[in-house]
Amino acid sequence: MGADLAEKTVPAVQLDGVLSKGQRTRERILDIGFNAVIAKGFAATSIEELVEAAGITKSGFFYHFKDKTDLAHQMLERYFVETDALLDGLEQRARELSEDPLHAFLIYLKLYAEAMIDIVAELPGCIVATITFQEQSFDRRVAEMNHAGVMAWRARGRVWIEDIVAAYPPKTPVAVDDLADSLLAVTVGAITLAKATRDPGAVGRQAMQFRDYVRLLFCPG
Amino acid sequence: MGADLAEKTVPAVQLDGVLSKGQRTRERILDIGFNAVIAKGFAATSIEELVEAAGITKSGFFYHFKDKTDLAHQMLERYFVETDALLDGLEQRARELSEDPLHAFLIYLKLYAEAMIDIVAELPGCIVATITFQEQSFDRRVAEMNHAGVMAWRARGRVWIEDIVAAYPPKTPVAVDDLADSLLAVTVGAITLAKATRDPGAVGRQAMQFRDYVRLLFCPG
DNA sequence: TGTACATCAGTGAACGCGCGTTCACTGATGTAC
DNA sequence: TGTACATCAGTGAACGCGCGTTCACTGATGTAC
Repeated sequence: MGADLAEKTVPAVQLDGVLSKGQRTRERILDIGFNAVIAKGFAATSIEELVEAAGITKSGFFYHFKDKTDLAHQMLERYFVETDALLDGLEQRARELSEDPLHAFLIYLKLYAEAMIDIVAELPGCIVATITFQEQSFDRRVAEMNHAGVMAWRARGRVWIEDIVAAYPPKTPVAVDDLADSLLAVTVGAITLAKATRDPGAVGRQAMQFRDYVRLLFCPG
Repeated sequence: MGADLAEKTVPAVQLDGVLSKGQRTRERILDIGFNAVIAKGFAATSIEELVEAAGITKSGFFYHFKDKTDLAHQMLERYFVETDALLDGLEQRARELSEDPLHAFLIYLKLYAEAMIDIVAELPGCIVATITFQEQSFDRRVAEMNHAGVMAWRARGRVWIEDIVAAYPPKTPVAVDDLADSLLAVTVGAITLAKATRDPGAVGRQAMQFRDYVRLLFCPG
């Protein structure tokens, strides 16, 4: 209610990049939905609870989303775009700090671990895991989006590791694909572990341990 | 229907260790439920579909289970007991094959990877992950069971790795707890990855890669 | 500047379906005497 | 061996609640002339 009064003072002029009223509501529903789905799963999250939290009515929801599946589409879409941008940023920063592929990758893993600590602290879950383990609840398109998103992450690691392998002979024969997949696997697994053991710190530590592995594998001496 | 006729030929005498009719039905429901929950999640699995697949009526379900949550309890209970027995068997076999803790652990990891390949082939999922990411849908007891089960797995690895660390100085300083957790994290993560990328083989390969890490970390030379 | 119309961002009420759960009842099997 | 009762393993019908979805309507804001 206090929020309603505050809303009235928002200027009528619409600046570039500023979201319209409808877009803000839509984003709010996506935020609330994201948190709820991560906490309870998709089937257990009702439209009713989302609109109540968002302060609109159920019909308002259907103005923004065709149906419940459409919510899943838009949530996944936004998530992959945002996460990809985040990882792009980390990769760029890491490559700035070292032009050597191995050292840049080790810096990236450190930055990645730190970013994960922050993310897990405020959002203890993983929609990729949530969606993956509830695939059957969705239509084909959701499964495709999830598949495509994971494949893109995998591709990111692969080229990088190929560069490293070319420059530093690994101490043990290593499959580039599997090593690239490992970061993803460790992350998802660590988030699950962190929830199940109620130890959020596990995510950062597991990521750093993967970094140790990479160091052991490639660092001479 | 053919199955019904076959059932009639089952002898009336009840041997020791043989399940009664009711127990067999209960086990059948648990089997079907397990597969369904792994495929779609708990909330998306209806009692209706389970009893249809089991060939009984809905009221028959409630003869065996107090309510839907009771199904989750019994499923988890059975799963942890079975998995613990499986891992006990692998550990015992590994320790038979070498009395050195490191070599026995490496053998165990190989056996573990092979077992995972079989398990994933016929049951592509992981209830621990499924339950963990839908905790809010259940009552406190389910969360406690899941927590306790994961803690028991963690404990299994920890003592073993402590023995290894005592005998073989690790090349990199290593946290025993985190290393013990890694196998769990890698497994869960790899199962998620395998589903998302539609590559069931990933689970075995990730487990073997973890084994490489342990070898690199502890093996001299 | 005023008026007419269009679009935006919703509301409110209703609907029907499926889901979990209950309850009275029942045929088959087991046990006591 | 027969009879009486108890337990096992369910059936069948009903219920009510919540959920996703629809639809006619509406006030506020934007645009054209």
